[in-house]
Amino acid sequence: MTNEPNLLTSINSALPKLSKSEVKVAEAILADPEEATRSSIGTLASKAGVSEPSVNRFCKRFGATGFPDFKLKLATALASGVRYISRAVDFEDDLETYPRKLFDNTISALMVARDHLPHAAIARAVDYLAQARRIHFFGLGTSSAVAKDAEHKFFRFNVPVSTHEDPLMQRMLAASGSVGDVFFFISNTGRTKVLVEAAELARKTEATVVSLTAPNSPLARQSHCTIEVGITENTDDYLPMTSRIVQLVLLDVLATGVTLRRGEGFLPHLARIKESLRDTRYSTED
Amino acid sequence: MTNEPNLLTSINSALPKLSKSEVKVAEAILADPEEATRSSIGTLASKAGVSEPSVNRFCKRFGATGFPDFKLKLATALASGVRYISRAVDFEDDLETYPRKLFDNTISALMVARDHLPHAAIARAVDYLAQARRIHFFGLGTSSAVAKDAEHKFFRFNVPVSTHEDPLMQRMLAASGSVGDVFFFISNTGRTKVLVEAAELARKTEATVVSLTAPNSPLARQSHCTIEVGITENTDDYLPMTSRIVQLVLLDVLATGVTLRRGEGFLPHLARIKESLRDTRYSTED
DNA sequence: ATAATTATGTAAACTTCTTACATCGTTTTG
DNA sequence: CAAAACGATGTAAGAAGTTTACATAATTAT
Repeated sequence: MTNEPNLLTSINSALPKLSKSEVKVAEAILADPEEATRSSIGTLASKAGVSEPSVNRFCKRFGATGFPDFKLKLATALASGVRYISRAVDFEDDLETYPRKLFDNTISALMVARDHLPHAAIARAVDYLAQARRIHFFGLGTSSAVAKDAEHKFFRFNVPVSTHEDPLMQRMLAASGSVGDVFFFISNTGRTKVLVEAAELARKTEATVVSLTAPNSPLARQSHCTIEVGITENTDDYLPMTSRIVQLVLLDVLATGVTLRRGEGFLPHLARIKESLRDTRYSTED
Repeated sequence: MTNEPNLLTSINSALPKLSKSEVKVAEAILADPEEATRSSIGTLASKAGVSEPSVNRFCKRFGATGFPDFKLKLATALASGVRYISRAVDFEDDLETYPRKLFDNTISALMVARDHLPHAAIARAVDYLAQARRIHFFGLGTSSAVAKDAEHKFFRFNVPVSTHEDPLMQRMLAASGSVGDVFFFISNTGRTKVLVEAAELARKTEATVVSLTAPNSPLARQSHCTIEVGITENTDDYLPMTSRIVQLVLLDVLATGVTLRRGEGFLPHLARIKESLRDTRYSTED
């Protein structure tokens, strides 16, 4: 079920499971995938410092019938978009390079997420959200920006929505939850104590606890329903986080799910909201 | 030579100029290009009813070094044809479909942005930000969530950062700008009056005005430097916006640019910030 | 420590591709 | 109108690249 979006990412993520010489082959390919598509098996073998059959076995391991077929798949993967696979930004990178790497990293994180969508959890979360009488989005740090974004999406549904980054507010609101309240927790790690504690408090009430967080985390364990976002994070301290982007798109998915649930009759309402902003803007013809 | 967008179209349009057996080869390829990429030269030759060297000559005629190279180019052309498609969600979509569409739309928006990066503007913005004595991120509506995210990124650089969504605060701060202040405006449309007015006020001071917004918008015209984000927005009222995701990634790019500017000596500082969060979390071994 | 298993390399067989050259058909020209 | 010249196409041999079978080395388990 590991249906990776793209050969490169699947090579990259298989890296730990490979044998010594297979790792060498993988690295030789990842170092310059374009060149790999142009090389013969012999050239690539010597570049990787292994024998030709090792390269061949490597190819078969990744679902190709042989080396030529592998090159074809590789070329296809390259053509369809993402060059660098979670290639960390380096201090040598110039202006042409690092922005591209950041975009590519984000794109590939989204592709991975897209191919591992937790449909069941999404369906349940949409159920809860569509029926909620009130929704609270709680997040801390970077996730508080995600929570704020969510607030901007969900208030459109005519449901009272609040966002709080103050842990005390979070606790008090959580403790006073009741039927129809949905507490929606957003956390990268799912291990932030104050947030998990708030979830525990909410859990003791009649309210519903939904979370967007890492699988098997303490936060996930406190939730009625968890949308899991694997932590693909680059650990580099100076690299921005791609997982929050995935979270945002998942929230788009939930918001869209609620919209679809409401049916077409709901569109005029959304149109009115949009319309309400018109006078705040300069007209387009200037 | 006419530089056709794609190998297939260029084969197709060269058809009249080709010799008898080359036409046969062309037709065999066009009949099923995917299969052609998987065939050997012998298979293709017999399918076309010509000899192997004829196929080989055909390939060379189209700029390949030989048959394998031609197959590679063909595969690339096929793969790159199907990218950048964006499909609107509709009310018939089921749980399997609409999440995928949302992800795909976001991914293709990022790909488009990646292929049109405004390098010069990025370089200038990084200059300004790296030298700032103070940074203010201003956004309204959905963009206020983007601004908040930016705040979370940039405070790490040891520069005072503020975010405000209150237009009055924005005006007052803007009016009191001075040398070293960077006012960073975020807006999808670039036409929100109160925001543009704040930019005008800032512009009258010694401060620097940077914006992340639509090209040629009133906001862009008030800025010393604009990072342009084309509005690829789907106009559907119920479709979430992909452009804010592009904005977020562009802010990652700027933050990374500043980090790179600071040099490796800055990493320990970032590590300390990360470290500071450790005690707020449950440890990983549970 | 030894056997079993797995990983890797060697060499030969095999497939695929390319090149050189021969043949055929067409066009050009005396 | 024939003969030469040219271009197109195919044949066959050779070169390059790929795969397979097997042997050896390394690793793991007993």
